Amino acid sequence: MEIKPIKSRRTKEIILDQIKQFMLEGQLNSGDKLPTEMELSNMFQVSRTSLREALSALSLTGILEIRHGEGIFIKQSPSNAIIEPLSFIMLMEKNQLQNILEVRKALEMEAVDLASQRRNDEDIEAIGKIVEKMEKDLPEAKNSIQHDLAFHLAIAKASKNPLLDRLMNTVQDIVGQTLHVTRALWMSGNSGTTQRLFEEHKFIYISIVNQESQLARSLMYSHLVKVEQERKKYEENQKKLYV
Amino acid sequence: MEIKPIKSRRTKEIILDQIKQFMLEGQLNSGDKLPTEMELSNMFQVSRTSLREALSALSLTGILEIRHGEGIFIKQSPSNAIIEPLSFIMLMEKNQLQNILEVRKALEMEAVDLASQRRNDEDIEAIGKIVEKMEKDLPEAKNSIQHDLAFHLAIAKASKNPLLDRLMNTVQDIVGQTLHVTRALWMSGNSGTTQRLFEEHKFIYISIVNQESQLARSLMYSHLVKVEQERKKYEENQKKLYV
DNA sequence: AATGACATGATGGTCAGACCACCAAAGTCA
DNA sequence: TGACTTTGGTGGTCTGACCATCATGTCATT
Repeated sequence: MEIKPIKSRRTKEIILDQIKQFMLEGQLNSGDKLPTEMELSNMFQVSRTSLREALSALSLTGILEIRHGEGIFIKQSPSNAIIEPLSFIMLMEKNQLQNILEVRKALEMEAVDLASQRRNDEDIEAIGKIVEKMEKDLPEAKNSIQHDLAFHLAIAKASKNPLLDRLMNTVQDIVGQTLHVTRALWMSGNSGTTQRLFEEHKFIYISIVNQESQLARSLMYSHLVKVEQERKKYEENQKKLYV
Repeated sequence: MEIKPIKSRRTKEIILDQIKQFMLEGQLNSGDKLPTEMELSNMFQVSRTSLREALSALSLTGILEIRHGEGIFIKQSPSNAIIEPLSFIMLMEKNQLQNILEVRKALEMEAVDLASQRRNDEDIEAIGKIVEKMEKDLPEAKNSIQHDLAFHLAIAKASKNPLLDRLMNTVQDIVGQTLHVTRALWMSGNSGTTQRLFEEHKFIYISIVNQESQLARSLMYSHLVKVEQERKKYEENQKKLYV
């Protein structure tokens, strides 16, 4: 006599799998519209409530985008998919900033390496413009954060690796959320540092243009290590001030 | 007259934020039990339906664990939270193998660097044992895949960066799923390659023991590049055979 | 007293139906 | 023609009911 595995899995999970399957088999592409909630609940033979819980989860994780009054769509760029969970991890586990920065370093180095090899004229122009803006805004030390962010994301894009690009975007978002105020104060209040940062960026840019990937890699390495040290120094000062 | 920002945000998002806040302010730790759905819906002044959608999403992403008949708990290790979304991204976008391998390279290099700096006796012993097994099984070229996997994951663990560890596990899982058969055939059918791979692993191990992080980094780099080239060569041969 | 079967209460899981809110597109009017 | 209104489709929220599962207490049997 065969012992059947007692049915256990939650309806929700089954729905999730079905939707996944549906997305995979149906050859659905990014941006495509899914059937309405009513239709889906009929297809899967579950109530709209249960279905919505599954959709809700997929929406939170960034797989789907649900637009009120319009419909359900497959998100074009599911890059944000891991942001929410990741940021939650951050909240739950303190002192993770260091860990995230290390991951960022790993990704940045690979990205700048690839970018040096694969950059096209468009990339060079984009990164070059950012560097120009950095130089222009240098005296007033304004927009430095935006420029810095744009610089690194442009490199990520030039790597021509969408997955790497997305991961970097995610990590940058999280780091940005965490460090927003801190970095603003630190960078704007320290023109010497800003000057040095600009030069480092410029050298990285040049090495990308010259396709010197190994040089770019090591420049990025020392850049990030320095940034990291500055941050630590700043934080220690803050602690002395407020604790 | 002041123009009030018309209430817009979805109830679900508000609930998410409130729960976050609740978790932060309440100093809730992993494994703690949350109030019941009824209580929560009263606290947030929303219906149980809406609340459940939020909880449901948090459950899928791995932040919470909901146990039927028991209650709602904060998951011990929310690091798994990013696996599900990540694997979804992989599924959605085909031909990502090259991209995944590049990301893996990025993570591996940082991991081996950190591992060299932070490894303790326990790590050394663990990695050493794996290398021994590799050497022992070398003649028959058996278990090479398992050993290889174990080697890299042990390094990830020795990096003492849980996030990095988690990401590498995820990436390895995905790569493993994709390459499983291919790699088995390729590695077992080529003892010369297996021999060389073992030596590379051994050198990496030694540099970790000696805490030569920069050396470890570059050894890992050339190791992965070679593996990558072998893979490409193998795949091209396969194509010739079957296409 | 120890053990196992059972009843109970708490809690999450599912459902149906109603109504609200939002959006886009068709229709309407100046 | 162009701006406004209406309308249909769709997701968002709510209520109340009932089902499923688990932990615990209760009690008969041994």
